[in-house]
Amino acid sequence: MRLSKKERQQKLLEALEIEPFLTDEEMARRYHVSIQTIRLDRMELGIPELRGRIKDMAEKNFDRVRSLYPDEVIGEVTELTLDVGATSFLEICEEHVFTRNGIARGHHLFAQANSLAIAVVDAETALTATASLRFVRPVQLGEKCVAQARVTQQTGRTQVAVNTFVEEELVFQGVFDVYRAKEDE
Amino acid sequence: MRLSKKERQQKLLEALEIEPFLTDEEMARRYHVSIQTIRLDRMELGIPELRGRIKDMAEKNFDRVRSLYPDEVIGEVTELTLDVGATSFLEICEEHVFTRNGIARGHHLFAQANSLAIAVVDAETALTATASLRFVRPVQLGEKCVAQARVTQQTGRTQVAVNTFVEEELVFQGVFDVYRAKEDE
DNA sequence: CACCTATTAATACCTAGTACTAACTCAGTA
DNA sequence: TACTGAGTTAGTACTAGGTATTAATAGGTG
Repeated sequence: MRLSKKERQQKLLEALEIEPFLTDEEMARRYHVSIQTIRLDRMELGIPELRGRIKDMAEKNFDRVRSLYPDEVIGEVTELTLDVGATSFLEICEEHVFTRNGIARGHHLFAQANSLAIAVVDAETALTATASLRFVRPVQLGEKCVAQARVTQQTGRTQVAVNTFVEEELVFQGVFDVYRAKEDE
Repeated sequence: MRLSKKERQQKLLEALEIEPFLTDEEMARRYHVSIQTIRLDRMELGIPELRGRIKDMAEKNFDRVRSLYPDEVIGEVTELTLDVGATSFLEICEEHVFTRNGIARGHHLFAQANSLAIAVVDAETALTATASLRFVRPVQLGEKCVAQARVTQQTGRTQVAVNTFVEEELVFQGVFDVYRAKEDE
């Protein structure tokens, strides 16, 4: 049974959401219309051709992969004095929150703080041994987190205290015991 | 000045590493050879055509985006009894480690443990209040982490203890204080 | 009936290739 | 000197998955 134009275009949008790699030919087959009809639909809906869609995805995600796991610090470092202190900035985006309530997932705040604590330690390889965390209040989507790390102890293990603020308000506290690893192990 | 075949092919590989969206035409222009030469080079090196490369990237990253930030638990849940205990599994891949030494970054172990602790709590919205962590030994690329969470206290705040093992060997310990958030806040 | 919307058909053209055949260049060598 | 072979270039036919355009057709409505 054939669908109306509106229904078909709606289905088309939904289908491409899930399977962005459909050719016009395949879509025509699915909805029992000609390939030209599908093309008119794409025109009206402003959907680019298959190759354009593929390329957009590849580019978007190429950038994302580059920026997602920078080897250094999670967030953007704005200040750094080795063995003394450092500051970093992280804006809470879609990918950091529970979709259900828009609250940032704990491990992103932890990641910002922990990676900053490690960056501030002046060593080839620094690793976290222990950490004590306090999530003072939930952080919402869109909030801008400023993490401030201070080295509080240098004898034996290095201790770094990190406080994270959203506009002057403390939202997270962490104390990290960091050690300098030997190169051979 | 023209390069030798070997040099050209080497440069080609490097160029595509950085800019995967180069057409044969563009590459031919860059190295001052004909388009056919570039195609022979791609044959020898086993490099697929532009559209194939773009599609591969798009597909790989499409999957990655889907799996990277699942709204639920980081890692794969293998057991779960609400308010009692749970187990999850996470294999340490490239994206989890410092490229310099192949050691897993702390926040991934934390993410596995923390999200499991939250999942085991039977509530609409559970959030971490405080946590105490011990990174017992560095975890290497390729190691398979099994996190075991047990609810250890239910009066007032819920306490969840998580131990993470690599083949029977304890690598991470965490104690999480989790609270059940009200829906309105 | 004319008119309109939706659909289909047909054609020329495009990009970025594959697959194949043929020719040319040049350096080394018998 | 002529021959050989690797490397390169040229040309042709063909492909997928389209764009852009024009034209024809079907079905319903005032």
